[in-house]
Amino acid sequence: MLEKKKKIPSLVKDPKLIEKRRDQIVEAAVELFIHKGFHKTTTREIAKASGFSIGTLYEYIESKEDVLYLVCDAIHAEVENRLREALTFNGNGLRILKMALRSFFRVMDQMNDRVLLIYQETKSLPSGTISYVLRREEEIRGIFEEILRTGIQDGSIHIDEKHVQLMADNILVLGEMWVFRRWALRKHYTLEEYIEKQTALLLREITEK
Amino acid sequence: MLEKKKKIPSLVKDPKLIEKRRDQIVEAAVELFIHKGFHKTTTREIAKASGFSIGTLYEYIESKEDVLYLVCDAIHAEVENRLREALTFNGNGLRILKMALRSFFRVMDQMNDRVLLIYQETKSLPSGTISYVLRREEEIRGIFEEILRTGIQDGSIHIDEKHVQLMADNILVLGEMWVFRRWALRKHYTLEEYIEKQTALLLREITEK
Amino acid sequence: MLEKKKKIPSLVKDPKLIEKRRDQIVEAAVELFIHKGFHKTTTREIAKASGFSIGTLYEYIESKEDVLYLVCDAIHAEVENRLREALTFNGNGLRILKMALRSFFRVMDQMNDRVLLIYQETKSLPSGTISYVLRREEEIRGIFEEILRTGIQDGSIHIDEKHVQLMADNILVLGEMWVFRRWALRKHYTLEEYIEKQTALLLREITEK
Amino acid sequence: MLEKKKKIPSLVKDPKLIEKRRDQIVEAAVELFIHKGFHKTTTREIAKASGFSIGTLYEYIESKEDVLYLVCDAIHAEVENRLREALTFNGNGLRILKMALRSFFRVMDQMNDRVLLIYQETKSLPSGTISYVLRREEEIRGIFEEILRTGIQDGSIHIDEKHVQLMADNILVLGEMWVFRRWALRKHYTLEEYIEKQTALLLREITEK
DNA sequence: AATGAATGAGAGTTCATTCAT
DNA sequence: AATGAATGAACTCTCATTCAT
Repeated sequence: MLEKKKKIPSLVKDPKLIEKRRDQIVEAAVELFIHKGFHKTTTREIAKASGFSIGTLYEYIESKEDVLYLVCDAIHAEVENRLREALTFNGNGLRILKMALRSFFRVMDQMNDRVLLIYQETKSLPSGTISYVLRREEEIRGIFEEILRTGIQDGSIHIDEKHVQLMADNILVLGEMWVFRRWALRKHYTLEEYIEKQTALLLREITEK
Repeated sequence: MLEKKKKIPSLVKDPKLIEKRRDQIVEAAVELFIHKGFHKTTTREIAKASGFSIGTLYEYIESKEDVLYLVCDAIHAEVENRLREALTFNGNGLRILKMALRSFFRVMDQMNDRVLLIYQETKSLPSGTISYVLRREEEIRGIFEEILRTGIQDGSIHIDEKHVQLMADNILVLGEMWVFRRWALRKHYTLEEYIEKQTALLLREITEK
Repeated sequence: MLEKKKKIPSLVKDPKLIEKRRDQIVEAAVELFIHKGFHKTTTREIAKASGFSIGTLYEYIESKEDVLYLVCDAIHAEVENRLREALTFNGNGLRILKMALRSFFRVMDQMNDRVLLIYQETKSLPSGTISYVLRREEEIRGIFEEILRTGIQDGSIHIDEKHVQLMADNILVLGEMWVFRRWALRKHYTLEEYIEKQTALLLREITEK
Repeated sequence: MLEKKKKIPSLVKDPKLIEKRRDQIVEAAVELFIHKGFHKTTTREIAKASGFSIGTLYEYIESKEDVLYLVCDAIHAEVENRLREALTFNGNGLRILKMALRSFFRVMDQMNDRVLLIYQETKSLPSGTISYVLRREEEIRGIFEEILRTGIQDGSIHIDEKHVQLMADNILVLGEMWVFRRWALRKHYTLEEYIEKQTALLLREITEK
């Protein structure tokens, strides 16, 4: 089994400091990448927005691409964290799923720009790190698969085991849809209406007799 | 009402030649952009792959970004054309919709890389052309809205008029899902299985009593 | 003794046509060079403004620099022609000189931009043609030298022969001064005031007891 | 009141270093511009002649045109400095004027190529800096105006106040004449002869009864 | 650990000139 | 004699990365 994270070498020894500085880098780079894109953002800009010099930036990363990896990893982590925070495991699987869906769509809404960023710049990730980023996403899908299986076991959800993954994928995609197509969707729906409608669509699939 | 296309100025006068050369450019650039991404592809590579010199390339475009616009426009046009070709208007709305869904998913499958390209490089489009590209997509959604309305009128589809757009959006997104998440989906489904499953999901929504 | 003009080879045989086309070229190029400068004007622009294609342009010249030579030569010729046209050889040398000065300053005023052009782009002339252009200027100085000598002989002008050339040079320079420094001079003098003042200055030198 | 100089932004922070490097740039560029002209000199040549890389060059300027501005500004400054150094304020206005004229003509002679350069490349100056360069020239004219007024007040120079500016302009032009027409003038005069002759011409104007 | 001046390969773009038609 | 599409050398400028301090 592969590592969860790719280790990026640093010239600095103190791990605490590395983490602190990399947090600064990510925070600065996210904003820059969102507004200008990865390629149009310069390392100088990243350093400046991070609050230190270009030389210092390169004490904590090896290349500009490393910054993109740190950024993508951090965004995925945040999505996952926010989602997990919102989960309650009170009630049966169906009930949990409803809450999880609501939470997930809301997180997608709040993190719109960040999620979009990941999809647009994936190709620029340092070779070898793409798999790390994809694994993050499977992690999130795993959350929903788990919930679905909980529901199957407690009898609140009716779905064939072999369709669990597609179901979970559908959930992720409907969440991403709100991210990708918001310019079109927001003309006709508020977030809450969207949540309600898509939840109904998904539940019809899994609660039928 | 806005124009359908943006006119890109050319130093060459013969419109036939312009079209021919731009076709060459698009064909070459699509492959390059898919494999290397827009930013990592150089204008020299585009020229060489197109079969002429860098000077000639710039007789037909004004900037590298213009190539991206031509590429995105051509891909959308191809999606739309392939979809329209596959449409038969025999039978009622529901029947047409089924066939359209099958065709659409197949086109998405065949044009996987190209569709992915559009989503990843949209941000790099020359300012002002993004709206032209988005309009292309609405065109495709319009096809499905039309089919849905046909079905509503002939009684084969039951859906509230105000949800027609969301329905159409869902269709597009499920198509794009096959593009974006194929690496995960193909582990468990063939294209045909995916089509069947997702069609069933969508139809449950619109054919219910 | 050298030729008066440099022969520029042409692919076209008919001398009449060559002259006609080169007149078109010069007329177009003068305006372009004045407004944009020689280097910032493209051969395409020259061809277009001349009323024919870039290919045709190169039937009548061998290089862009040739156009500059044609332009400079034409401007000098025009200065000389206008000056000669205005000359009357009635009266004594002093009288003729006064009229010649007046005419010269007026020509400089009217041809301001063109004269400025020559001075600014001389360095870009094709190597070997600079001498042709300078000779043109000596021609004009020769006119004044001749007038001065006429005056010396008829006794209306008192000046040592060895200062005739400096005197003629001074005249040319005071004319060019109106060209080069008009932005400053025009704040305080009209052309006529300038002519009067500078003529007085020059005459004091040559009419003194 | 406008600033005396245009501030050119630099990526380097240390002002001392900026000044040092820009001095290197100017020194190198002056020679190149004199021999090849501004347009035929490449930025790489400037960098190389300055003793550093093209990247370093662009740490101290924003564009090639900036180099031209720095060059023109430096030349004007040098003219002014050399002239001021040579001025002694012993004696009456007339005496001072004579010395100033001698100094000015000598400076023009020594800086021949440089002064020529300014006149030939003015058109290529970055838009907005021309006024800065012109102001430099007025500064020099101001020196002569001041001397003339000193002479008027102490009674050694007789000239109407309203002709002070034209007089000063004439002085500048006679200086520039030695620059522009030296190829012709040097056939007949040494610098010292020229100074003597032109001084006599000017003084006749202002010392007459 | 932090700085920032220096580097130079490489990018997009221009344009004088050619030559087949 | 006229056309204009094609060429490619050469230009200005950028920016990720290094390294002496």
